[in-house]
Amino acid sequence: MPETTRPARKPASQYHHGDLRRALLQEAVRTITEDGVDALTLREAGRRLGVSRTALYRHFSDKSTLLAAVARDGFQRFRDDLIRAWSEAAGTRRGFELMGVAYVRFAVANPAHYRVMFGDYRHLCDKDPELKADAEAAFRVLVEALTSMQQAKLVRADDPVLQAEFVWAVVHGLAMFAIDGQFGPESSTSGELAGLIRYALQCMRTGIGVDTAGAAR
Amino acid sequence: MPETTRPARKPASQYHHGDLRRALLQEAVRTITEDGVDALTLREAGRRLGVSRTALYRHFSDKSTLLAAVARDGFQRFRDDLIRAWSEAAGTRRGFELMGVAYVRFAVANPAHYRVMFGDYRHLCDKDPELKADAEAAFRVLVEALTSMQQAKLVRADDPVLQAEFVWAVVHGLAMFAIDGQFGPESSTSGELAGLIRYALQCMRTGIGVDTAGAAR
DNA sequence: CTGATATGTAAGCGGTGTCAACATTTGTGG
DNA sequence: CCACAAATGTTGACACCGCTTACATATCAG
Repeated sequence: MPETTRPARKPASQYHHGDLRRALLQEAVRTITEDGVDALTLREAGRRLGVSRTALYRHFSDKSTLLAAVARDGFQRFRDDLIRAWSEAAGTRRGFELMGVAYVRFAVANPAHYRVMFGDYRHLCDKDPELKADAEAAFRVLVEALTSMQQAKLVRADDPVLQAEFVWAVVHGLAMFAIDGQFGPESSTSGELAGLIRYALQCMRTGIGVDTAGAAR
Repeated sequence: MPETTRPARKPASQYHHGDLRRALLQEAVRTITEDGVDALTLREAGRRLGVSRTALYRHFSDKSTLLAAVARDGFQRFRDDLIRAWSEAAGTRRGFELMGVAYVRFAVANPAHYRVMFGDYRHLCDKDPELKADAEAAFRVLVEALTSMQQAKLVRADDPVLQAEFVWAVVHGLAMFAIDGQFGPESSTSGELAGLIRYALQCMRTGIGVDTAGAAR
């Protein structure tokens, strides 16, 4: 049954790999996830795929172009995760908070991948213009969630993009804390992290000022 | 007259550089600031300082150790900037907002340096344990400012560390936006950035929820 | 069937981080 | 004052890397 009408059976003359581009991207993601971005080497990647060290230049013009593809892959998965969490309870405050948690969870589960995505975004965008589109698609999930929250009168009716940028800043900062437990005595324990997330989500809603009435909660 | 009694005139037998460690760190900061972290090369650094390519191993055990030193340098300047801004109007909301602006301004003025500081913090900490102390010292400026704001009843009396982590997340996220104008139509124009900062500072104070009364200002 | 094109290979260039062995200078105890 | 150890700088070499150029092979269209 592997023999369809298509003449392309892989194992035979493996001069042509079949779908090297996909395999290469996948291998890069794997390496980065397991050993960090510094461990990613074009030669080694080719080696692991049993292909010559320059084969990859037929699919990616450059090492950073490959990294840009990795970033695109990341933004796509990222977007999926956000959508999944939001649609668990779309339009509600709970759905919104689930999305925030999903955001941080993605960063914690794929720290190196997350760093590639946000590490030198600008430079990578030059290498693959479609990266910008993927990144904005992920961001748009947040904007649309906020728009729907505004309609439900759950958040202020400000410019949704501006509002989304603020929210993004908060969860991105949380993600950074989570990734490398920066500052704070011991914010690495997942319990403390959950507490920080809860507190931050509350602050996001009610602010930290005292003159805004309502002691929150 | 270049011949003093002291046998150590620099231009002469420049076998010993005098203060190579400092010069090396300075050169590294310069290169990173001007051409980014990828442009930093041990060999080239030595070349520019007129010293041989392995001399630096007498002062830094490793390239990442040098980078850790760069990060420490960054956190020290960073802390100075924050303190300067805060003390412009210490204890007031204006001082607090000045500090927020100073935070973003630092990141914009030294994007590559900022990225080294927060890029792979955890890994760099392993290379130089004192880095952690420098980073926490910078963070403490924020904590103390918030404590003083709490005493002045300008912000809620929550756990200052938790509160500081939230605030840090916001400004760090803004800094990221500023550095690589991520998402958003055209948030690169400094006018838009200033608007975003203003909006985010307001949100930080009053939140984005509608049930917190006071439509804020 | 036959070219044209896509894909993979081989060899090599210049560059890099790091180590080991050697050279020079500086500082210190006798 | 001097020998000698420690600190500092140099030279050479190794393995590895990204990338280019020239060449080989497979796939596909006419």
